[in-house]
Amino acid sequence: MRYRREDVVARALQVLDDYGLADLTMRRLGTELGVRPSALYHHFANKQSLLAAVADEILLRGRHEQAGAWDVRVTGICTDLRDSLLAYRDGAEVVATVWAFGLGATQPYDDLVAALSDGGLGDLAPTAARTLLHFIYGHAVDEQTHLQAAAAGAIEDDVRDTDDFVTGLGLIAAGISMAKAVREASADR
Amino acid sequence: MRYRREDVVARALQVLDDYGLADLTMRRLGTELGVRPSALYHHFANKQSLLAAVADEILLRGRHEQAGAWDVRVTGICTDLRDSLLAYRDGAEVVATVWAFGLGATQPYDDLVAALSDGGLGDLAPTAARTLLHFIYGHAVDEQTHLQAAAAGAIEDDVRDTDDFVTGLGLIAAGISMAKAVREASADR
DNA sequence: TTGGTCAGGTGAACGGTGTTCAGGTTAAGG
DNA sequence: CCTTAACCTGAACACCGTTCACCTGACCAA
Repeated sequence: MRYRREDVVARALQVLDDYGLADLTMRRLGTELGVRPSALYHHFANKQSLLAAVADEILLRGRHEQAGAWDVRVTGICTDLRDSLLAYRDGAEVVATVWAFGLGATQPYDDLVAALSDGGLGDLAPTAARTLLHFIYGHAVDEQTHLQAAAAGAIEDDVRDTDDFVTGLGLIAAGISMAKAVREASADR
Repeated sequence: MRYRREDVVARALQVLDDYGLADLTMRRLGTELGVRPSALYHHFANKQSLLAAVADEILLRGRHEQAGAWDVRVTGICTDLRDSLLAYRDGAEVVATVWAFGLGATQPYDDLVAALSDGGLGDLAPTAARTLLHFIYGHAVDEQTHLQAAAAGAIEDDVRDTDDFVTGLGLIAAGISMAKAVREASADR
């Protein structure tokens, strides 16, 4: 049984979802595939590259095409991204880390910048996009962390988290709308 | 030479600043103190507890009392926090991790909730506080990561980062002000 | 002065990690 | 059929956090 790159990624994603990021080790993944750990280094230069591929796969699987007005598209991208992160165990931490290290997971950023630029945000678009991403990643990591802690015997407070996300996202969206208004007012001068 | 808990924390903070989080290992810290690694477990139950103490120390050293109107105080707490995180190498990642795992670093959150509550945000205060924290931590981690990558031969783009932070913070602050206005308008009904 | 207490430290080990590398094996194409 | 290249093995390297039985030296009460 010989594997290709994509087979390894798929299996890694399964191990991640079943056992969590801490247990997604090269040895464990190797065992799962019936292969020595060193074999994995024929497909990936190192573990970080593997994780980058896993992150991209997570984003690819949960991606929907967005249409409509720019602000609707922005909201759609954000909630879509959140759903993708929460679809797999520790998905948020994997994607956030890969994005922070600049090894991949650039799709959400590119999509957001495009939508915001269409909305007339101009050179404010990149900053607004990063602000949204920081919130989404931080919130999702928080939620998954506490969800995992709750699985170890603590109290569950899962229901209000999705409201909390919508509220926080609305806060930033309002700020973006206001910045856009200010921008256009000063352009009319 | 026998050490107390605070001595170990101070030395750990120095090792962190000099060599980075990846090199802040129990063995390294022990060597730095002229002590076997196992001795550290007389002061801390595990490494996470050590890091929690380090995070709290980082926040304590950079903390200023805030006064004035609620929105000025909120901005002050945020920029203060950012400065604290950037004052030590990998400081942002340490504090963000400790906070995410619920092991400490609660001071900024408590301060923000207090200021926002004084501002009349009501039950929106906790959500607003977390939204601000997600942005600040994410932005600071990003900045420190790229700063460390730049130290390894890449391009420097340091100057615009502080403007980027102020702009992003302004975005969220505007959203909070708008939410407050909406809240008060619906209360006048 | 003596004797006991105990915080702090030692030394060695355990089971785990990512990674490297020289060499073996197997599937596919001319 | 035979070559080539992709895939994999086996063993090792240098680390990591953590545990545990035991030792040591400063302090304080008797």
